[in-house]
Amino acid sequence: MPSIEATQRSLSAPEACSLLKALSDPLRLQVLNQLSTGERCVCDLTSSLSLSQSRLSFHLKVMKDAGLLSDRQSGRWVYYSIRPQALNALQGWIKELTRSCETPASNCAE
Amino acid sequence: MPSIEATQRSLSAPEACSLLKALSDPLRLQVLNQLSTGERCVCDLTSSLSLSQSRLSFHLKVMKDAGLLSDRQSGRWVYYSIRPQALNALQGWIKELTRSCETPASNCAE
DNA sequence: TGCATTCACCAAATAAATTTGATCAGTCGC
DNA sequence: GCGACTGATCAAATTTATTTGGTGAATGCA
Repeated sequence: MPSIEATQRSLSAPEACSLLKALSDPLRLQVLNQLSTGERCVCDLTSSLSLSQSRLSFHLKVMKDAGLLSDRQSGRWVYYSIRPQALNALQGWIKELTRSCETPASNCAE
Repeated sequence: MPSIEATQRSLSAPEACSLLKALSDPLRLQVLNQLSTGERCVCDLTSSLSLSQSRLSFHLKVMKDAGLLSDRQSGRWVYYSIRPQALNALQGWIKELTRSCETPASNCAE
């Protein structure tokens, strides 16, 4: 389970892969959407997305393990939030790939 | 199978999802890496990555269906290449998500 | 035409991811 | 302490993705 450092320049392939996998699910995208406006506690997400607790917990874990989310406990509640660093790192990774496609000698298409 | 338009402003969730899924596999990332320096024919990839033909064909199809790759037949060979539009669209999608995390009222973390 | 090459596709087998329904530990109010 | 609540985790069931081996269409060379 690779986790993304605070200020990372470039993602390794396995890191990028697990980050991409963490993002590549409709349900997880919904969770992310909920979190995009700020942190939420699990029970909040459970009810707003109408999910079983264990199902949500599973997906949160996938995203957390990939470094996409962080969590914080406060009393009985656990609050999850997006780690912007992960998004930035992934964006950088994609940008890099795009750039290598654009090298004059061998552009990738069109 | 959503396919990404040439000049798309923003990805729908299902489009983003299938694009992310197409990217979220180590083998497909290797293929992408090969293609990042320009188009390649299938037999070329097969030998350089030491894959069975049908296995490679399967993964190429996943990526093509997601709009990540395009192909072109020339004689007996089929050449695959990366569609930069897809990468750009995905990058834009991530950027958008990052931005919504950064709205002053409710920043996502740290 | 005959034959080798390239590659898509299909069905069956296998592997991996997800869902479900418990159970358990921690926190809090009473 | 007791009981309700929050959330993690586990095993089993289910679903989905991937791999394999085979077949067939298209191309082009002799």
